Amino acid sequence: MAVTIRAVARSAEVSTSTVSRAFTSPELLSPATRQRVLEVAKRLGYAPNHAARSLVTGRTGNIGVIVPDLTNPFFTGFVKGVQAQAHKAEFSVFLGDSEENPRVEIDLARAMARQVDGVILCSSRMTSAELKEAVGKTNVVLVNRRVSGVPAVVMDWVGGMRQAIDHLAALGHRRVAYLNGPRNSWSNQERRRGLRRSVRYGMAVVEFGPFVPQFEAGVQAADLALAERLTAIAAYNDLMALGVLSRLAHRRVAVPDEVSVVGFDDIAMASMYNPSLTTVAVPQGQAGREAVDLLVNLFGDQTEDVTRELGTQLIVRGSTGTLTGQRRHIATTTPDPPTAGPTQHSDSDSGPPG
Amino acid sequence: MAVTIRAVARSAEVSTSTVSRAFTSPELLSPATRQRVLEVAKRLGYAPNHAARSLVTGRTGNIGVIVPDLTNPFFTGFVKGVQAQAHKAEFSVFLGDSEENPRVEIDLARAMARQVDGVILCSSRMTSAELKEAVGKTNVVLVNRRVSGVPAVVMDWVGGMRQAIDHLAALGHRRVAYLNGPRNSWSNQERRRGLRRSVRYGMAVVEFGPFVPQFEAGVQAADLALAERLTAIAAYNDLMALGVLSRLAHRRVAVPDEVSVVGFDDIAMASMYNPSLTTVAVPQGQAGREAVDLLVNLFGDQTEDVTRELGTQLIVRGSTGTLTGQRRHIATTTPDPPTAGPTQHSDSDSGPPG
DNA sequence: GTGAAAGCGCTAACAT
DNA sequence: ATGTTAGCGCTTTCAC
Repeated sequence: MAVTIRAVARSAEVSTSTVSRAFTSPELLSPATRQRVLEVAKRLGYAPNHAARSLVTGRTGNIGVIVPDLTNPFFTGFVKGVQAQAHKAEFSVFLGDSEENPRVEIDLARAMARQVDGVILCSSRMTSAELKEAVGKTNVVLVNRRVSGVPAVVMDWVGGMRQAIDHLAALGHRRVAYLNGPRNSWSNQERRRGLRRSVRYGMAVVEFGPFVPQFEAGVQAADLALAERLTAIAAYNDLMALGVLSRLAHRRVAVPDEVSVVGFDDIAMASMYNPSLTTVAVPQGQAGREAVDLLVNLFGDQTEDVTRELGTQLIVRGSTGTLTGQRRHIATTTPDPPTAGPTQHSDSDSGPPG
Repeated sequence: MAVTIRAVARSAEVSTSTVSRAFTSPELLSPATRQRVLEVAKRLGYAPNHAARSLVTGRTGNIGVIVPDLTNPFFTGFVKGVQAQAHKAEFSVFLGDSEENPRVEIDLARAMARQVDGVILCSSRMTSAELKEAVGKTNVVLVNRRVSGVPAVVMDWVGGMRQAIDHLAALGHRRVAYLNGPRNSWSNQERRRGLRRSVRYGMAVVEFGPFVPQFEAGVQAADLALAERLTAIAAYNDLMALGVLSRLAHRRVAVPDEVSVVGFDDIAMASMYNPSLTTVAVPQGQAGREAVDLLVNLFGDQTEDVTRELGTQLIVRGSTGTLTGQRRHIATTTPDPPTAGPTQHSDSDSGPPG
């Protein structure tokens, strides 16, 4: 056994309560005793036992964070933000990686629920019902997901998508592919919503997927998009976009002269890795920190301001190669005829031309 | 308060011990009662209180993992492996990101030590003394670091470096840069060791750094290496290598025709991101899983097999551009004269030519 | 300002 | 096969 509070008490010739107070409410002690107790504690190498403490206080000093795939740089940055802010607030953090699997996610949430003061669920793939059931009475903050009554941090994907589409339109693209992300992804729905809102007269969008949002899916999807003779590809995230670029390079398709590619999430690194990638950047780290703040506020029963929206920003770097700016002529006349292939929607659902 | 064991006991008309046994040692109960208890527990939504349990058992069911920078894909993959294996073994995992800062690392280790059954320290930047002090009596597994008597998972960086140098030599390079990683990094020392052992007659190596092992450092270092007229650059890790490549592209230096770049660690993704990158790959995920296994064995007091070495593998993809294979003539004659610049060592410390 | 005592929810002997 | 009992290490009334 480690050094207990009793040992310190005995050695300092005080009661255990006094030792306890020296740590939890020093102001109740005379400076002299406090000093003495603290010294003895240090000499003995005493540190309070968390389990025992939380047994009586009901608080653990821990929070949990669950993400679908830590390997995805978006979540990595997010978790890093969570951990940093939690550390600042003196919380320890449990990490869970659900592997994009709702079953695993539920498992993890359950396991955590019992030993944390709150949980942050990032891009949860659970249904609302599962979600409520799994966390029980535990405090929750949702990220990239909205469920009524649950505090959340969300990104402005709709606005991000508008920036992306405007950009592609400005480059003259009229035939755009959208590569869908995971089936149960809220943020994918948001991106699609933004897409439908932003499509303009004379522009056609063909959707592919859903895909597992990884590099390989992008490789695969690039061929599909090319087969449909699309000149712009918006991918659910940067990983897929990178896959697309890789495949395009392999097939000797010039970017962005022949095809433009836009990704989401921003790795913060992705566009460095490959400057041909235009991306809708989002402050994952900040999202993580804000999520922690929200959670900590919850402990204090502050119920106001339960959802925060973070802005997104299109980042265009331009390739290292031949990028020379606008190459194409913006089509403002008639929409294209329907194309064989996956789901397609043109400007028909976005009203008449402005 | 949540549902307690007493409530279940009362409702099922048994003693609390019986309820406890239903969960921890079902074989001691008659099938009938066990069944009944479990049902009642489920109906009431009972789940055991971890804190209370570990207070009496002394075991927590948690492990901790600390890395210098979660954003570094090497550590991301590692942590993912840890989490997956831990989940399989029914452990929850605490995550700590030390931000390459020994102070923070110590803080995190201390905070965890009290509420885990063991800690995995990956690429620890602590000194051996700090390390021992911080973890106290807690079980530890080291990764990418050797301290006598402490179980560890290590990578064969020496072998990896040999592969890298052999490769560069085969491509005809005679003037090689090595970009050092963090100052207190054990694995950087290992890489240097491998470097010294592998340098051959007629080859000169110039070292730069230490650097913070990130993309930006690579950008910066590329210029330094170019100024020294070096034709091959081996970077401490892939992130830096990517930075180098980015800078080379910016300066219109052809890779690998003019300069070859080798990175370490492998992101598993890095060479996808940029096929010009040749990398020494390492199974991070496996390392994570093995570390967990080692730790779990420790709980069972199995002291054999305390250190495992994982192999590394050079991966050459070839650029998407003009790579055509060996371009240069291997120099086997005289070493170059010393060059102005940072630390330099030629074949002089590797014995006579074979 | 400090001590005594009563648990927090659970498990593990020790009975029976 | 089940119940009784005694804590695990700590915090927190309640006295003094």
